Amino acid sequence: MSSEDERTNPPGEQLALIRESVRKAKEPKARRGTWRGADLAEGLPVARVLVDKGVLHLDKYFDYAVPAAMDADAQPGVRVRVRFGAGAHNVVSGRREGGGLIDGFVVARLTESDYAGPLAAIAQVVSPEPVLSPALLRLCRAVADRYAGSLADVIQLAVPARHGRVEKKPSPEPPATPAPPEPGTWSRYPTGPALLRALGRGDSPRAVWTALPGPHWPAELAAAIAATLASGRGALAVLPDGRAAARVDAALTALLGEGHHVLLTADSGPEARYRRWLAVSRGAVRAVVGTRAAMFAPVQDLGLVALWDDGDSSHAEPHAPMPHARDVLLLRATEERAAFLLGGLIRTVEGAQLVETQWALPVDASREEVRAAAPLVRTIGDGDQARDGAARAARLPSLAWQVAREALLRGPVLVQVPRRGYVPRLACERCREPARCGQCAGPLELTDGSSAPQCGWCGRPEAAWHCQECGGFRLRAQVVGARRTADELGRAFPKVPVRTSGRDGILGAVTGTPALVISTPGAEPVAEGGYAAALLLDGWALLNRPDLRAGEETLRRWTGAAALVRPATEGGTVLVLAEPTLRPVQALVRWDPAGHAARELAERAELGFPPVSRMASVTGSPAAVAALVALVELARLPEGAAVLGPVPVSGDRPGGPRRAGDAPAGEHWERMLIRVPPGSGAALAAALKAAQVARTALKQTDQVLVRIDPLDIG
DNA sequence: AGCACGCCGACT
DNA sequence: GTCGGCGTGCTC
Repeated sequence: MSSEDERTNPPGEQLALIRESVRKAKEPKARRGTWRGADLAEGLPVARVLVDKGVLHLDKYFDYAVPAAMDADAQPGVRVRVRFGAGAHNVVSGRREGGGLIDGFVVARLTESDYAGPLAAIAQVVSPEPVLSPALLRLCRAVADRYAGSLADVIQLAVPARHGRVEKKPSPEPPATPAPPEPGTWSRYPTGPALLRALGRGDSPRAVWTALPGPHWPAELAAAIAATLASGRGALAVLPDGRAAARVDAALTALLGEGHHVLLTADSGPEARYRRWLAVSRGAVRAVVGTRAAMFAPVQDLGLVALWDDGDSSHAEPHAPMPHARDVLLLRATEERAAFLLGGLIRTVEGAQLVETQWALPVDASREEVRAAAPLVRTIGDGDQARDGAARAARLPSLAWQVAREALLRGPVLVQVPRRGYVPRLACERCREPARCGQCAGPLELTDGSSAPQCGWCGRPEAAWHCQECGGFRLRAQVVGARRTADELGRAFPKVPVRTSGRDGILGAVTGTPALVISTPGAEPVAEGGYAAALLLDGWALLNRPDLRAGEETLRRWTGAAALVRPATEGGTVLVLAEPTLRPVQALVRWDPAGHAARELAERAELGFPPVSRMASVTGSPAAVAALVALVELARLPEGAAVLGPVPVSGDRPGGPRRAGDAPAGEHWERMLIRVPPGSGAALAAALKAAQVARTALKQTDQVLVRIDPLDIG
């Protein structure tokens, strides 16, 4: 320390200067791991590193010195290991304690650091493969901001685990640019051929596409990808499951052969996945077809992002910060100036909103084409069923038997039954009014192992129920059990083979010969030549859910099954057990998913529901939720924000799987919702992130779950 | 999150 | 005068 300082400076500053001089005096020789400046990389001796720790207040970069030996390898995007921790500043002891080696990514190389202290050196370049490209980093940053999450969390989703062996092998040479594809069945849509031409000449159109029922959509998606490849750009298509991805993969292979694209799904092992991912990252392959995780695939010079069936819940990433594939691809389309194609048999409210705001153009078929492709849809409402004496006895309406019997002469018949785990809800046998709890008006359910029905909300058993509407006292299950229906149908048609497809055993396809195919929603096999008929028996299970999306989801699942049925012109018939006055039922009968979505969107706008307004949910212990929301309000919420709740969230869901946001067993959790007007989503996310940072700074460690645009708000 | 630093009371 | 409590703040 210097005696001069003591004389010329006031005491407070003095102390700081003393510390500073001690630091300067001791650092160069004492601190192991701190760079002494001898063999530093010339030119760009500093590496800015993203330290891979999912902690929010660490969501910033740290600068490290680059040893000369690592100069060539430590390029932006490579994985490194660095020392990180409080021990690094132990000046007095001169020893490095704690602060172990942790993983990170180099995000930039610089001539100097803006950090005043001494830089530690990069401990190790894990591999020279630049896996985190600038474009991928920008995307991850945008996703983290959008979801009030940390960059490190998003990067964990975007960059797969390393496989050293795979990295050592070179990827194949990229194939030559293919010729543009023929319009093919895209000609069935008035704007279809123009969309392909736009993609082929390098434009970036944005479209929300309502696909016609039938088997052509995988080839149409493949043609859009091929057209983009023909422009010399890359393309990415995300599908809800491996089965759908495999269909597009096959269609693309049929169109272009091997080598132009890879299939990125969870089905292939980690090594194969990393090999394919690297081929994409290196630019050896320009097109990707895959499931959710492929939304981050580092396709070079991206020309098109496509998403199929965005209403499928598997497009929502279950890991923090829970981004949705639709939003990630929207961000990519904007940031990478790529075309955007949102396709599906139905239209979600989000899709409708993209059309409504004129961000995207609708691609719809004419009514003539719809009529030519869609099956005949018939309904059986409650009134019909109540009048139908046979139905009450046999559990299935007689019209259903008729349709099945007739169709089985001509081909396979699909029977859509509720998924196991749906708790059957009860209704009055006489008037079909849903049976409600006398205490809290919750729905009555029959649970396994108990004879008396009990309330699905308060759990109270209802021993002596009677109907509030008609005074009836006999109950009837509104949902027909899958296993029993299959048994019954099988017995009724003993000469016809019965095949089942469900969660534990999904059939890919069946032949065109007569057969009964019993399937849960989403697991329907494709039938060669189409089904002769479909019976949709799960209307109540789907429509009765207390969910904002219940109508859309019901229509989506019905349409998914109905689209596998032959057109009405070839005798294809769909029978749906649901009240014909309900909006989704009407949309199915008229085959008008775009109209359904437009009406749902208008209703959401009127009620101030998402996606017209933006929402965030905060879930956790009452104290934690209250504290976080208070901090969000402190961080200043955007104009017009509304804080809703708190409401209790169910701890254990009997009959249902545990989901993110469920309280741990025995704990009482609450949820609050914060709603902001359109255009304030970014401000809301920023305020939430600031509040979370403040919360950790205040050492409030009990868990809270913050979700932007939660899917399941009642 | 760890972990060290530092500013308070109880002890030799 | 020294040891050690935990509250505060930093980690390149």
